[in-house]
Amino acid sequence: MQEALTIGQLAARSGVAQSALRYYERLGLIRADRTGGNQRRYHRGELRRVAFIRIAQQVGISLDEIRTALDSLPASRTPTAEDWARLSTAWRKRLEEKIRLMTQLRDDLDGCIGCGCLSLRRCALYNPGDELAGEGPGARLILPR
Amino acid sequence: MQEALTIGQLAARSGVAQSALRYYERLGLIRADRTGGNQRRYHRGELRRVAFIRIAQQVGISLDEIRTALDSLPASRTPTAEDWARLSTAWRKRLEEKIRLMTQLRDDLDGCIGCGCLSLRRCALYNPGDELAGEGPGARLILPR
DNA sequence: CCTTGAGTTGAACCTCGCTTTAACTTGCAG
DNA sequence: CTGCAAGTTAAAGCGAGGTTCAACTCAAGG
Repeated sequence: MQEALTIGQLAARSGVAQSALRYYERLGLIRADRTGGNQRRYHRGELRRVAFIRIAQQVGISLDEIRTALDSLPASRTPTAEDWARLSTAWRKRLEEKIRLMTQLRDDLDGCIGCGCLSLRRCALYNPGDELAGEGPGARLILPR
Repeated sequence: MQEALTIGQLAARSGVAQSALRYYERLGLIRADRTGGNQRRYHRGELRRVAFIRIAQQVGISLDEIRTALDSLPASRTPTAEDWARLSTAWRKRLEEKIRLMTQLRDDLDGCIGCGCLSLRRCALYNPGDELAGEGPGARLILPR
């Protein structure tokens, strides 16, 4: 079992395009050694980083935030299972929150499908928890901008 | 109660920036009448359209798809509650599917947090359902590109 | 009338997450 | 040594979803 992977190999094994891997490197998400002829050679551990990146993206985390998270890994030693678990646990919370919001949207939607309102001021999608009751007539969307 | 809304009023009531409302109009998502002086005047019904757009965006639907959906509303009459309910029901399914995928990701993640693997070939996140068993050594990510 | 805030336009610009292109260079098998 | 796949770079391009800007015009109150 060879130690270093070429970019083609890493791309094949991670399922991420070579161009994307180079892009990740520019952003400081992954790193590579260079051969005498300036070609990239990846440590097998980079495979794990790439995995982390793709899963985090699915959770809806930006590459910039992912970089910050990866930067918090110890630079001096190979990250342990605990190191990875710490990060994973952090975005598990994000995922849970996203699921909660989507579920709530679905439930509110159910209420609205019945009445077809979508703009009536009593609608949950418009006025969750009647938070705007004191803010003048008419409701406002309380969705993220 | 006045009939027509200015762009400023629609922006305030919908929570959507004026620039975004003009953008939506360019894309054919909403429409406006014009005064003699060429200013936009919105029917109150547009408020409902804007609501639909923002909620659909939260469900992860592109503006282009939203336009197609809105185009399917009857042009000859004001859309009824049933018209809106028909559209809403369609993306409720999308929402459910998204929730299902996120939930599965979370569950797979739980399994992985325990082992910290993120790159071991038996990991569910890498090799769901062992689908790659016959495709040579090592696992590949089966995440959307 | 005059001022002022609100509205108008097209074009340019922005961020994100990449991909594509052009013009080379390396690595390696034969 | 040749030939060719695989690698290199910087820069440009893309698509989505807007925002910002300059240079006006409109509407309404005093």
